[in-house]
Amino acid sequence: MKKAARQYWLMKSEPEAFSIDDLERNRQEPWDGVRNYQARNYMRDGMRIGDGVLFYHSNCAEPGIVGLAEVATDAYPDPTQFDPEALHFDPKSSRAAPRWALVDVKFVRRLKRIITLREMQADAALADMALVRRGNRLSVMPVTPAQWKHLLALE
DNA sequence: GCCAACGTTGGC
DNA sequence: GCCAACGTTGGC
Repeated sequence: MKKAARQYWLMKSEPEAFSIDDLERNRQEPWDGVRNYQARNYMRDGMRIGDGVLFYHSNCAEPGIVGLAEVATDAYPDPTQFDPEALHFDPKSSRAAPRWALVDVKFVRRLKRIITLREMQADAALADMALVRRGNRLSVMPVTPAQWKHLLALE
């Protein structure tokens, strides 16, 4: 059976909540708390083990891509949706019909420098990325092989 | 099915 | 901290 081509993604996290330092320390973590259907669909339906992930720091002093990670598991229900104590508890979800899915992500490496949102916005080769479109709030998005290559060449 | 109100995201 | 942009909710 032919192996599916590796795909690429960008995933946002607020470093105050979960940073590249946290992932480096813990090596692998469930990407929990996503409560947006489009982002969920990318994780649940699009991601495959081994896919490349750009780890992006949002809502901070210097927003940008700070490291590389990899999809480490298939999608499974986000346990925090069932926990009434959890920040992202969803009373409308149930174990019989879970609404939110996630994958585990594992640390690959830090970038040598932050590739900032500012420079990505100014880069014509990245104009099609959802990330740089105004008002974009999607926290999990696909990255084309060309964009991936271009971004890593900036490092 | 429309759409106003609301809560959240996230750059600045 | 501000606020524009967006997604979701719920009344009708």
